[in-house]
Formats: sequence, structure tokens, C-alpha cells
Amino acid sequence: MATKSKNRREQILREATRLFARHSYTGTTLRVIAKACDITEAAIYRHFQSKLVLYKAVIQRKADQHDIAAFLEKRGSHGNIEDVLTTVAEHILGLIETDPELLKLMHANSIENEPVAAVLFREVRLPYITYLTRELQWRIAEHKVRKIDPFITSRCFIGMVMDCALSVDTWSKISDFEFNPGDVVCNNVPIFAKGLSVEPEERKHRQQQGRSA
Amino acid sequence: MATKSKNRREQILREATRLFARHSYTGTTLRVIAKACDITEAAIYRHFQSKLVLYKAVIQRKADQHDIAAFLEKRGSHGNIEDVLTTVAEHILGLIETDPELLKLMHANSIENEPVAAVLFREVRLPYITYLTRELQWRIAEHKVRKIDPFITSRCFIGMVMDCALSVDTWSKISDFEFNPGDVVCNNVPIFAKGLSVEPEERKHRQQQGRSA
DNA sequence: TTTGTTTGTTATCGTTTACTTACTTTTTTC
DNA sequence: GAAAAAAGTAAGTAAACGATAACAAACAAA
Repeated sequence: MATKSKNRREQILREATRLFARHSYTGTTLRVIAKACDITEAAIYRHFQSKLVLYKAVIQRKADQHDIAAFLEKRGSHGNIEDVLTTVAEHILGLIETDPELLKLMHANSIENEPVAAVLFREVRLPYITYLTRELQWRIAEHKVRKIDPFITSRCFIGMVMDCALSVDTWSKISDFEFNPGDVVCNNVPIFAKGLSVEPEERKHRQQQGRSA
Repeated sequence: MATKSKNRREQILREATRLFARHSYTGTTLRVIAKACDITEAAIYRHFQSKLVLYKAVIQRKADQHDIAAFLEKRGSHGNIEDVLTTVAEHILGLIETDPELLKLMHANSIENEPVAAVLFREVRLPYITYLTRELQWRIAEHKVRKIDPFITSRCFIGMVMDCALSVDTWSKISDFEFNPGDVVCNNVPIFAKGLSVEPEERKHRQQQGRSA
């Protein structure tokens, strides 16, 4: 089978991903993609019917590159809530560090081509939130975590981490004050964990209530 | 003086703002802006030298519409840290509710035309962070707040609130689970406030240390 | 009333856009 | 090794792009 063709298709996808992430969909022309691949524009049409089809393929490929749900399922539910938050935050930041295009594609195209970009929302962001929501839910039921809304809390925690990863570049241009993602985990996870924790005496009280019920 | 001209200029800015926010810079053509104003493209050039100049004017106008620093200065430093967080979060969410274009312009164009969009970062996002950082700093010095990094904490808290406001639309399309910004404040501010708080006994201890020093 | 400026039009510029056609080269398959 | 399929190019399409030129009202000031 066409092994060289596969290579070319992959090359086009790679370059298109890079350019779409950097200059958005409308900001990227087929001409520059073709030039980046050292072929003519017409050659791209041998592999993709249209620019939009190419874009959809770029998004879908990105979504398939990382199986986040699998990682989280494998991780399971061990440790306390601080361990869970640390795992999730470090995984997101690690993900963005190794694949900076991912978040940029997700955000840069959240306005133009909404339905296409929604794929990344669903397959990257949602798994984290679903996982964290469940981890919070059963810990609330066992009085290990305060009675807060687990979904809102999850969504905002993930949002916080992703916003942090996304705006790192912008900040480095505006402010002198720089810091690496690791500092963020060390600083913010304990704040969240402490904010979610049950007071020791309150916890004992509720546990006893739970037993008697 | 040309009062009718001012009106026209304002109209162009208004429509251009709406369209740039919705479809990004490259995704918006002068043709559609002109059509929205019910004039020809050439007429736009009577008011703005180029598309980029128009875009810069749109961004600058947005930045000038809200004097966030003034509001925060007027607000002062009263109340505990939970009050401060509530004020900031509610102000951001209120701002976005009355002016949805603001955040979209800030984020949609953080990739294309970076230096232009940076204006909004500087004049909208930075004031909140600067304010919150200071409020945290002196409360840490007075042992009213735990020893955390005030800048990282501020940046992430503001990032969390803004991400929340920005992704509301996207979420409503993906998930059935909806909630209004008010719920977010009620849920997350207490988590942060609790996470930042000093233990009662620890606080007394440190206050005594502070006096003896 | 005249003069000059502003604000608009129509028509058009050269360029770029996504995309197509006709033809050639390379690769695979039997 | 010939036929078939795939992958490429050169040259072109019509439409859309940002921007300009030439010209016409509207309006203000003198």
C-alpha cells in the first residue's frame, strides 16, 4: 500500500496543524501549507477534498493523539483529593508542554468553525472534568470533601489550569514576572485541596452521623 | 464640527467590533463591515487608513470603555479576602455579561495580531491581577492569609473566572448541565477563601510572633 | 456666492483566495 | 514488464480580497 502517500498525507496534516494553530483557520492559506510541504496547492487536493475537510482532519487527528480518558481510567481513584488534583494538573500541563498546538487549536478556533473545534473540547477537556467530578462526588459522599458542587468545581479547576497553560506566552511578553507550570501546581493545588477539605472535628461528627444512619 | 461624521465613525467601530469578536480579524472582511453599516467599502477608508488601523481602533476603544483600575481603586481594601474575591469575580462576570465582545476579542485574537490584542490583556486582565496581588500581599504580611505566592494565586484566580465566562457558550452546546455565573461565585469563592485562610490557632501564634519581633 | 473640506459613490485596480483541469510522472499490482 | 492506479505539476478558473482613483453631493466658512 501507498506508504509514501501516507507519509505525504501525514506531512500535510503536520504542517497544517502547525499553521492553523499559529494563524487560525482563516489566517492560514493553502499556499503556505503547500509551500511548507514543498508541493503545489493542487497536490493537497489529492489528499483532501477541501480546506475545511483538511481542517476537520487536523482537529480529529489532534483529538485522537491523546487518549486522556484512558489515562485517567488507568489512574483510578487512589489517594486523597490533593493527590487527584495534582495528577490532573500535572497531566494537563505536561500535555500542553509536549503538544503546545493542542490548546491553541482548541481556543483559536472556538470562535470561527465552532462545531469543528468543539471536538477538542469534548475529547480533551471533558474527560478531565468528568473524571474530577466523579472523584469529588464520592469523596463528598464519604465526607472526605466539603459539600460543594462537584461539576462547577471541576470545570473551574480545569479551566484555571488550562487558562494558565494557554496564557503563558502572552504573559511572558507583557509582564517581567515569569514562572513555570510546576510552580502553579505547588501553589494552587494546596489552596484548592485545603478549600475542599472538611474540618477534622466536623469530619468525625459527620462520619458518626453516617454510621448511625 | 462634523457630528454626523462622528456618528458614522462610531457606527463603523461598533459593527466592526461585533464582527471581529464573532469571526476574528482574518475572518472578517471590509465588505461585510461596510454592508452592516449600509455604506460601501470605500467609505470606510474615509475614516480608517486600513483594515489593521480599524482593528487597532476597535481594540483601543474596547480597552477604553471600561476603566477597571479606577473601579478597583475606588473599591479599596476593606473586608476579608473572601469579600475581595467575591467583588473581583462578580465584577468580571458582570463585565462579560454586559459586554460579551470584550473577552472574545481578547481571546479570539490572542493568536493572530498578538501585539494588538495584548492591549486588552494589559488594560483588562492585568488591573484585576495587580489589585488582587496587593490585597493578598498585605493580608499575608498581617497573617490573615496563608503564605502562598500572591501573584500566581491572583493570575490563576482571574484566569479561572475569565475561562468560566468565556467557555459558557461552548459548554451550553456540548453539555446539558448548565449553570449561571452566580453559582460559580457562590461555589468557588468560598473554596479559594478557605484554601487561603490561616488556621485559627496558627494565626494567633503568628500574630504573637509578629508582635515580639 | 464662492471656495474648500468632508463624506460619500462608482468603477476598478492588482493580488490572493480556494479550487479545477489537463497532462505527466511515479508507484503499485498482477 | 505492461497495465492500472496513485501522486504529482503547470496553468488556469471565478470569486473575493484590501485598497485606490475619479468624481459627486453635502456642508461649512468667508
